Amino acid sequence: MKNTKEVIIEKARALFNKNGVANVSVREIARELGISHSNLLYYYENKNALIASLHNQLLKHAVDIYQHVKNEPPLPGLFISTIEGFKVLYEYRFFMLDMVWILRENKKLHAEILEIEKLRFKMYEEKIEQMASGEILLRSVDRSNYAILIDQIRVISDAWLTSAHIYSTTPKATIKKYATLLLFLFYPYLTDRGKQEFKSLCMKFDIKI
Amino acid sequence: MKNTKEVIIEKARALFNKNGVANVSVREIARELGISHSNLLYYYENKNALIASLHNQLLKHAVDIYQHVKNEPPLPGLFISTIEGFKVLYEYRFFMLDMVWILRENKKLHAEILEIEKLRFKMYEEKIEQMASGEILLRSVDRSNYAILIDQIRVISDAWLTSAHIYSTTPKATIKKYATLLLFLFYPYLTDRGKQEFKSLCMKFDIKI
DNA sequence: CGTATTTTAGGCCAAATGTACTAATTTATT
DNA sequence: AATAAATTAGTACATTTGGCCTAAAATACG
Repeated sequence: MKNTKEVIIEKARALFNKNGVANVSVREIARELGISHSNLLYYYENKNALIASLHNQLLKHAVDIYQHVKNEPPLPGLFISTIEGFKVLYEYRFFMLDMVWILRENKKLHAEILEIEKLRFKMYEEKIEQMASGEILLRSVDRSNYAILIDQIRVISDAWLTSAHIYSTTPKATIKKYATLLLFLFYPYLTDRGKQEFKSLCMKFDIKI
Repeated sequence: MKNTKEVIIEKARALFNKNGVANVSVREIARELGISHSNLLYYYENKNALIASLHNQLLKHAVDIYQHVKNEPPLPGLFISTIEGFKVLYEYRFFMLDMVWILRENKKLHAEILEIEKLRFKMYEEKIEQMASGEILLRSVDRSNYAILIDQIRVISDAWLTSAHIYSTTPKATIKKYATLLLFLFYPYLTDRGKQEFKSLCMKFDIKI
């Protein structure tokens, strides 16, 4: 039997994902759990507190993935972190889908999100540098092109869920599809050796080319 | 002096963009205009009617752009339709930003949106075919890669506004930045001739490489 | 066992919203 | 000018929501 606080936050996540943050009230979450709204407010003072707590969870997941991948070689690391990252993000998809609502209601979170984005930007820069050193990524492309590549990555990883929401299929298929789209952003810039490794990783992760 | 119906729909668009669909009530729109909410309801029976009407406007703009570009050569056509399309989309950005809310509240619109996406998919396929014929796009890349390219395009054009919303700058800079990101998806697949034309078009549209 | 603390429930209030209905006012038409 | 139609305003109501306060119940602890 889980304690009330955990049950609340899980139900909140489920309802946010299902109905959108704007359409879920604190009272509704309580109603669904069969507890009083006062009880819920005892643990989380309002909806923003729930969102902030879920954001912390998400952050922890992200750090876990980062730690796990850190010592992998860059290209496999890219595959793993992308796929695993997308899985996690899917479980917290309301975040991306209701970004506008959340940012408007919670300025503090906005600052945090920007902080995280900066880190992510750095991480991708590192990975690209590693791959270039390892003759996996072409050196010939000038620095500015990789800036564009990184921005493309950012847009897709920020926003794939919005696009996915229009064409809803199964979670598994969705995650795979959009992870593939992101990974393939790199493909044109790979060396021949890089392309070969890329292809074998696709096989390994059951991605059709 | 514009008539009431037009004034209403313009104010609705402005407020939807500013505060998000979920946070704008019919009464608020009326209040902002200094008319009674009953008067507004006389023209649009509810919020969904406003949204549907705005969607029609957006569609008309899209068709206009398509018509305008139809007879252009493919690469300049790509530049124009992307940039102009992004400008229009920015004016109706609540649509993409509040997609989740809108789709949940309005099933009919969902079907329409899917219809439009299909058309867009076709249009890009045509453009790619034209460019390949004109030795602007590489033939060597197999068909499936272009499928991925098209999907990448779709994600970015569906969802760039979500990403842009996190890092808000000026509208002009935003539009340019994300249009650039989309256009550069093509770059790696261009022939040498294609790359040359691409670069000169970047000059023309004041896009830094 | 008795007391303090934590947890849960319930009620109350003010504000906002969608919806429906009626009345007033303006405009068009003959 | 008289009448019909279109437009605008006003009102009333049921619901929902967030926030606040108080009391009951459960649990921990000395």
